[in-house]
Amino acid sequence: MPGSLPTTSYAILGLLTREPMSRYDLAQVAQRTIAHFWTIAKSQVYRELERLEKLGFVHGTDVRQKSLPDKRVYALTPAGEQAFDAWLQVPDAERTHFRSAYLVKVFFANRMPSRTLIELLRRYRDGNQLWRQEIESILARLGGVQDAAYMRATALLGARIAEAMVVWADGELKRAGESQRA
Amino acid sequence: MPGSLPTTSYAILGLLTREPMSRYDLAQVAQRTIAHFWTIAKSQVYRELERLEKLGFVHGTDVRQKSLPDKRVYALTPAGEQAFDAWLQVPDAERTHFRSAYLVKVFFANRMPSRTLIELLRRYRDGNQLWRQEIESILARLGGVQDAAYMRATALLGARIAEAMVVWADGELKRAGESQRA
DNA sequence: GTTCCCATGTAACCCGTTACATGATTTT
DNA sequence: AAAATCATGTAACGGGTTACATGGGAAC
Repeated sequence: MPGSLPTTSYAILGLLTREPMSRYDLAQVAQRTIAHFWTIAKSQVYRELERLEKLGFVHGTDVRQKSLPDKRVYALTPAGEQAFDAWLQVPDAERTHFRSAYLVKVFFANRMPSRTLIELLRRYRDGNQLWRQEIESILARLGGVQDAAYMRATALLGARIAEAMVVWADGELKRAGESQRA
Repeated sequence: MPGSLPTTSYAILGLLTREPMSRYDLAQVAQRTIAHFWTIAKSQVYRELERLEKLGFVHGTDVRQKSLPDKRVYALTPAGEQAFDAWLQVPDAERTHFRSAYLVKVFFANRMPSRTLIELLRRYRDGNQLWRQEIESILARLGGVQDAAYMRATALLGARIAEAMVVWADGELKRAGESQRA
């Protein structure tokens, strides 16, 4: 497929389907919506929008403000909307990337004092438990909101994964505790 | 902490604690061992080893071969071993990064024909099911091997996560099927 | 006897992150 | 009045991936 872009570009186009936004706002919105499964750094928003504008997928206009710094507001063009929808139509996607430095340490845990391993697993469990609770509270807030069906779906997967990690860490903690006593 | 390196560097040091290896072999071994939670591209192995050699953590020797291309074999130095163990001692780690382009699509699924969503979810489920089965077979092969305890632990988490994703996708598929009929 | 794969390595691009910059509001 | 935060933006570094290169076996 010619001119295929990285996922981040489409994520930005997607957020712009709702309404035109300044780059600053876009970064904020991305943080509050998709960041749990697709983070976009502030400065990347700026670079991406430059590219997307060159491609004719978005159109930016400078907006002067009185007391706040001037800003540039971007709107989706018809071509951009079309590109986004075309991307949505294809039921393929980059494979999920899961990257955990914790697991690298666990993998080499035979060289690790068991105290350290236990502490590591605890932090892993607690961190993921916290994360899970955050997601659960988002889910609760989303409650029965009609429009939020798919946001809820993505949050749900986050919760499931966090839960799996907590369960795993608990299991390993139990095992580590036993082997320490032995 | 002075001179702290990215996780990839320590992963390489860790693999070298077992035995000296050529860079090519190192890349292969990384693929077969830690790639499920920490991928390292071939060419990165080369760059990393250069850095690690400058730091005195590894030592490379050129090895001439008869029919195969010459290679360079790297061994851990005492300083490298020490650096690795010091890293292992600290029960901290980079936060786990979870990144899914699938979820980006799901997030915007309201603009998607429900056929496409269903197809997307199916592929997601099937892909993860496959992945899970692969891990399960690894786990089976690892069976009761004594030394493999921590390799098994990391694989187990992979299986758990894959399972969570399958369960989630099934749930969403059911939901999507229902709302399509309605 | 071509064609493909293996073993080895290099080079370039691009994404992602972190640090820097700045004037105006709000907070303490 | 000083300090922190907000709203806006830029610059640079570095890790990760992909593409390129190459000669000898293996496979068909």
